[in-house]
Amino acid sequence: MNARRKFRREGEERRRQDLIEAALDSVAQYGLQGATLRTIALRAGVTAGLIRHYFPGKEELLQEAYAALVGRMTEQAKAALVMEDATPRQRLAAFVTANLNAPIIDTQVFSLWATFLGRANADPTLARAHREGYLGFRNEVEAVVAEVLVAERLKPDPSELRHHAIAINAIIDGLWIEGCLAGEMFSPGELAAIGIKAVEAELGLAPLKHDPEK
Amino acid sequence: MNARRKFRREGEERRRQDLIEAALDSVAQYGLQGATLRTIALRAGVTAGLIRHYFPGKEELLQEAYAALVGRMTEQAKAALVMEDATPRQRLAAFVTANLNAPIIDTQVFSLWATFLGRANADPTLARAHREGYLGFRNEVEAVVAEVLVAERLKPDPSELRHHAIAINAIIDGLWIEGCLAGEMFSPGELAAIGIKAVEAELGLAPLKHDPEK
DNA sequence: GGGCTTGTTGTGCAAGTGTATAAATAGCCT
DNA sequence: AGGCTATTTATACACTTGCACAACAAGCCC
Repeated sequence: MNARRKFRREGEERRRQDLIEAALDSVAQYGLQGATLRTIALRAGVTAGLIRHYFPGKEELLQEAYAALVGRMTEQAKAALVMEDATPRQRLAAFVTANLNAPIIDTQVFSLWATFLGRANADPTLARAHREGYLGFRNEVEAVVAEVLVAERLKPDPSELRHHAIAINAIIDGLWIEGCLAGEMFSPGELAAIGIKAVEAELGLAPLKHDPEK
Repeated sequence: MNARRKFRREGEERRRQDLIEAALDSVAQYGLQGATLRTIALRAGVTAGLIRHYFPGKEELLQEAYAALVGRMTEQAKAALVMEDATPRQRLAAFVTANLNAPIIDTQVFSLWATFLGRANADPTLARAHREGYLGFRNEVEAVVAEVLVAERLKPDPSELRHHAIAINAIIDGLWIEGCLAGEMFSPGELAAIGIKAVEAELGLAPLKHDPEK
């Protein structure tokens, strides 16, 4: 009796991915302190020792996990921008809407985001991962804003453009946080509506009377 | 030899305050996992056992610490609103400026904010503490916005007022985060300038040509 | 100043932590 | 089929953690 546990050999990439996913789940649920190697391994369906076969240590696993999270977040956000046959203004509105609804508004993702950022001061690796994600997002915003202003026959001065991007990024971030933390305080679509109005006001666009669709 | 350590008996309120302060420092520096009873006690200048004399356990200490942090943050923000002989619009601008400069822009406070908020999903006590602070802040914003709109001869509809408050709160929060995380990317006063312009655009106020002072 | 209360220290402990390493076995190669 | 290799398990270990508790002494009261 006391038979040794059966196991399957997974491909290296697959195992790493599973371990990272299990690490993110554990951190979201139990926090950085509760996300122990044993907890993570249990969720990944392996034993704790295996983790050290793929990662030098716990810290490196968590760093890679955070990088994966940031990558996924920015990727999702950018995906909302690929729209053909849409005016720049429509794309901007769709971008804001996408960022203020599921799946980007998500309590688990928010927990992860906050938990890791809380360590950014002390861990330069986390700080850099965040910085890159943030700048990528902001540049994306700036590009769309430039298109919108050009389409509206407004001349975009570079410094002004930067300020617009910073402000709009702040609006989206701020509303995203409120939505993640207190989603039930807002009716469906309310945050997106607030966000679009705020963004258009920031850019000095005259409000449209009615949404063309419907 | 091996003499027992000398100590002073502090008043109960003072000790509790010191322990809470030490807990916040420890969390900011080492995170929730690194903020051990021994670390906290060391920073407070006492031994670990004493903590259990003032708090039922570590968790309760940290909850009280977070409540204290939230209280301090909202208190500082509200303090920026007490200005006599100022127009509502000036008060609003001063409010935005105060929230986007030191001491409210502060990397340590941000670390604490993020660290605790990351646990809000799993810990209802933390969630409630945040909710109260957030709503207090937003109501403060809403009150000032109402004054501004009245002074500007605009009729504030309650629903519109709420949306303005939500948006402005998001603007301030978003810029606050950017300032805390990447303060060196912005020139002094830049965030405040961006914030004031964004807020005034949200409210549909015509920009002022020059600041009256100076 | 001598007791009494209680704030404070110091030690101990069981549970849990990350890491190291030996033993086992799954699955490929020939 | 049978060996080889590297993935995976399992165990051990030194250390830290939160918490419990007994000893102690600071400072008030009379």
